[in-house]
Amino acid sequence: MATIKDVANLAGLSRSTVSRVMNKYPYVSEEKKRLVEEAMKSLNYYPNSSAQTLRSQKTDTIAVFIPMLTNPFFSHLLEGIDTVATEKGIRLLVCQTKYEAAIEKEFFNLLKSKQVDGIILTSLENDWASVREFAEHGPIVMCNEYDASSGMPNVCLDQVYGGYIGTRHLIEKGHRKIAFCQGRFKSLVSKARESGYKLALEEFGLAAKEEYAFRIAADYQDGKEVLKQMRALSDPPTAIFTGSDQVAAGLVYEARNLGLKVPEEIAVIGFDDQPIAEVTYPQLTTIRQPAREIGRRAMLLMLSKILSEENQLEDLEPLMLELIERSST
Amino acid sequence: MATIKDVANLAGLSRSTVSRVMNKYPYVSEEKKRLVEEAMKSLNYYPNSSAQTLRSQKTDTIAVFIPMLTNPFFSHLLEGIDTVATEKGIRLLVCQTKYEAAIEKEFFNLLKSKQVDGIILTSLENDWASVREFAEHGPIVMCNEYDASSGMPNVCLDQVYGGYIGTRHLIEKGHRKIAFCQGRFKSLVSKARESGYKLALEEFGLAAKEEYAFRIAADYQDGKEVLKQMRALSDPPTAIFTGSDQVAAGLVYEARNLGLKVPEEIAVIGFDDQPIAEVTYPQLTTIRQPAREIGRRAMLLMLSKILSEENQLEDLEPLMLELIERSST
DNA sequence: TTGAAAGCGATACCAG
DNA sequence: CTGGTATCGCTTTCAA
Repeated sequence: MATIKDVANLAGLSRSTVSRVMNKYPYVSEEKKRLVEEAMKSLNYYPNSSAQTLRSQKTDTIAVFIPMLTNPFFSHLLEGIDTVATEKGIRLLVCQTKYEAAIEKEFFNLLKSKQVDGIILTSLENDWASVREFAEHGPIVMCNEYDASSGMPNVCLDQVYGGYIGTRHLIEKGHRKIAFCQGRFKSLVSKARESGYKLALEEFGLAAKEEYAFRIAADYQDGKEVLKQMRALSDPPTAIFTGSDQVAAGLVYEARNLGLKVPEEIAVIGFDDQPIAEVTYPQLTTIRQPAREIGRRAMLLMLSKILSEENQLEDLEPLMLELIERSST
Repeated sequence: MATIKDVANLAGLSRSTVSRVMNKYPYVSEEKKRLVEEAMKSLNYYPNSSAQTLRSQKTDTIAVFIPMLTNPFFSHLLEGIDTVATEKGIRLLVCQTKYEAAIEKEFFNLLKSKQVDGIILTSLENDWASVREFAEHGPIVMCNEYDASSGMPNVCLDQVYGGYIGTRHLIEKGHRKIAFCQGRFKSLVSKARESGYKLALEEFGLAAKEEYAFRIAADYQDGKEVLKQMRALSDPPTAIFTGSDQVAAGLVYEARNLGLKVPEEIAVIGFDDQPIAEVTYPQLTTIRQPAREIGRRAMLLMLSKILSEENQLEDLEPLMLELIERSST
């Protein structure tokens, strides 16, 4: 591969001048500029990016940590991030953590080794305390999840509100025995939603029963399983608030499988409003998360950090969770 | 950030020795080794990767071109690629082309600028002729799609067979008027499946009617639309072979919406066997593509190229498409 | 077993 | 407006 030196030689000029042409500096005569461009063309020259990076200390690359690539919520989030990134000429290093702290921890070193300018987190498996040191090496922006104590810049939604409107909707539909179902226990998003769930129950004078709480359901199969467990209870709930459309879909499927009518005998509410929510029978009532837009904003936030232009990142209207009523409630 | 020089100074040794320790060279005395390690620890040192890259000409990074991140087929493919990559310490630069040749073309320059060691293609929007020059700068491996004329190493399935078994299945179910539906026209995968479709028809003495061919359907909404178009035909088909579960789901939904019975009045067969196939009502008969495994193998193939160890990439059993019969046919 | 020094390919300061 | 040169941080001969 040709280097800047080859171009300089062919054009009969210095490396400095070639560099100036590449970087669109002023003060280069039209003639030399043409000479350089011709030389670049005829050598099929393309600058070596690691040399540029080493010199400039900028990678124009961002790492994105994703727990599970196949989860539609995260792929939409990534899509949003990618769209802005590509627009701005930023490359994306995608790091799948598989929900494992050790893998995630390892990826944080990308910042230390200066392979990326910053990291966008879409979840956090490690304690903030154990990774805060990395923030000295570049901006870390969080989206989806949040950790108030960390002071990390973030883009997120009011998940307490999400738990609240979902539960309230079920109550308004006449339910009194409402179960709560979520993914991994440690997630702050889950905790927030549970607060909202309890808030709604309280408001209507209902008690949260611990046996109505399922804290391990993450996918379609889990949803089926949860339905079975629910039915085995001595006083089974008549409605359930779930943390994802996958789980809700599993519940609905298994309910029908057992001959239960949805929503008459068991009402189900999903979360996310993924494509799957329109495909189940009956279609899922769910709470829409604007995943793409969260991603977009996270990337914009990151840009404002790495360009450290004090571009105030124009105040965007707050992102809201929204109840989408279909037929499962 | 500390550099190798700082470490050398603190340890009272030369940069060479520090480098040798980092790279686990033999011939370093235990004592100096310990000294270096202590210095690295106390300086919280981490080598600068662009310096390493510049010097060694290896990035340990692979670019993956994906047309659409939110398409579950591609996210599973990516998951497979990622799993092997992470295992081997290879980073992934994810490039979403949005099915646009211009965007894709731009990404190819990653190879020229030496930001990546190789590229894994999961589709190809440009003509091979217009991108073949890039192959001089590093290995390009293709998966999912294929282009016989290019001679590119690839991992793919017999899509003709896919079209064949799907169509044959419909014929065996008693259908004679069978429609064919696919995504973008130019895709070779689509063309191959259509050949298989025609092959099956021919085998049973049936003619392929051009008005039964729909070549623009890529998602759920498109599926709904296709069903309407089909029904508007003077002699509507009684079965349809589709190129994706999304489209099939749309068809099934719209059929039910119009009061048509599936599969009695209209049989639908999907493709991929994505999670969505179990969620529709009725559940989709479909043709399973082992997306994760395709991804895994593509990455293994890439590794064999960049390590250029003549490690014969042990002969794996061929990947096969497989008919999964559920209730939509 | 260790160190000195050249060089990977680009950028930017300082002269002229 | 243009060129010489030091420099980014690391690896790898070559000598000792």
